[in-house]
Amino acid sequence: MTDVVTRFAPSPTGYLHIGGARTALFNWLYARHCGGRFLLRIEDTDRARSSEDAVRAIIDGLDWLGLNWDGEPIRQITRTDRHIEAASALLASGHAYRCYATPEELEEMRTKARAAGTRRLYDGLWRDRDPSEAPAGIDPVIRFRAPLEGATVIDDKVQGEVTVQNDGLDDIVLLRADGTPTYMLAVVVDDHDMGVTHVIRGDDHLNNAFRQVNLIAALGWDQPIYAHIPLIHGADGAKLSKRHGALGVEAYRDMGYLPETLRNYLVRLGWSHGDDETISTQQAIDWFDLDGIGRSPARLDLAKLDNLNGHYLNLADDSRLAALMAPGLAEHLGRELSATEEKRLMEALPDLKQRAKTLVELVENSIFYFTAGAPACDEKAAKLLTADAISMLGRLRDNLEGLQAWTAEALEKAVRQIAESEELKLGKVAQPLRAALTGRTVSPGVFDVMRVLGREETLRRLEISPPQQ
RNA sequence: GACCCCAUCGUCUAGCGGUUAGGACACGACCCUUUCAAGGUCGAGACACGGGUUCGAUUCCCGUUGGGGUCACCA
Repeated sequence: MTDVVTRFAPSPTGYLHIGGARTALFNWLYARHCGGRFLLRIEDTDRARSSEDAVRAIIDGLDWLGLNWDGEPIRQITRTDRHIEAASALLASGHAYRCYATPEELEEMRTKARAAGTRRLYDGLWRDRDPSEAPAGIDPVIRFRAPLEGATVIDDKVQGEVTVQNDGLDDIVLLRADGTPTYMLAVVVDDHDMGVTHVIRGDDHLNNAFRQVNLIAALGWDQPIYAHIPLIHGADGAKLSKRHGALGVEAYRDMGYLPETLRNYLVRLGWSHGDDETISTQQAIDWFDLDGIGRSPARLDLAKLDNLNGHYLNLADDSRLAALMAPGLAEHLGRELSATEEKRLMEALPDLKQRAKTLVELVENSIFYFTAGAPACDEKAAKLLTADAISMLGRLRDNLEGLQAWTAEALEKAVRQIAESEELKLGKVAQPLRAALTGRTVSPGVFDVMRVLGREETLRRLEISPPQQ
């Protein structure tokens, strides 16, 4: 398929949340899959609710996720004249009319309609009235003259054929009383002018699509292909809220997730390619299609996100991880890493990264490499350092001091010798050793820890004075 | 309330009339093992319910129930 144009059209009223990120991802993947274009449009026609901070947050979020758009982002607000022009054309062709109804009148219509069970909320008060009846001093809105009879059908790529009776479609407002365009008009005009061929968006817009389709027909334009994707739900199945993780993508970044993790996780949420689970971005581009999108809403599962992140952390390049860890390390240590420490980190990373689920965890697990001398023991580790253990470690230290080659193999041999001569199981030596070296009961293999720490630092950490009392 | 959408293990899902209903995460056990991970083996775990259609329904149709979305001069 050629000439595919998709778009992501967020309204800048907040950060780029996880649901929006997935919508953007699907649009991006489809465009890239088809060799088409992926456009970004900022829907800022509601000037009171829009903010530049939000625009920034959305763009940063997309950047971080690696979802690059083609061309410059379009600001909807800059296209107002064009929207008004379209509304005027509709007015001229008789597809739209001026409505002078007051808010009170509209409210009355609605309550009446709801009580009567009528589907149409606007009763057509000004639909066919003569303009001469227009009250003075009231600025009218421009309403679309929606079809009263028949049905509107959308052949949605995800939802299938969806039909709605036209008597349930209201005469939507195109231009507000102050002359500014509404979202309903703006999307239709902008999607057309931008040459959008595929509208992939949340299914909360499905109901809007029927109104838009009629508007498009009145304008004499071609309909885009629609794909309304189910919304993401929270772990309890309810609508996604902040509590559930409807956080900005930057929150996921701060929690230590990698962008490739999010891409993989999000594409698998509601889309599948057989039994494939770990899907690289390139594979996602190769495989993505609208047919693979499921029709039922999916719930967010952080445990699976953790698992995937562990996978991508393990795959990640060490120097990249080191750079990503730098701010966190600096925060923990209150200083930057020295050149030797950086080297040490690079040596430790292969051992470290296979046991972490997030970057945050990775940082926490690596701190002990950079403390001055032996790190403070946590409770469990302290228990291992009994008087017996400490004197044993002293003897081990003496042996280590004379060691020729400081390699993991040689170190293991030395430790095993001590265990043997003291008639201890290896664990009885290794665990106190780990406690002394790392301050914890959990760490990478002790021999690797010693290797990375180096002779000097290792011996320094083994100079333990027996506990007082 | 009206309209629209949805329904397979706890979760994400495969399935597109005939399968021992498959995989992944999480969970349990075991193996490996100096700890923790990783890895390996095994295990438990699902077609919401009721009618049809059909020789045969997880699969097609209808209804029920449950969940979700939308009903603005917001987007």
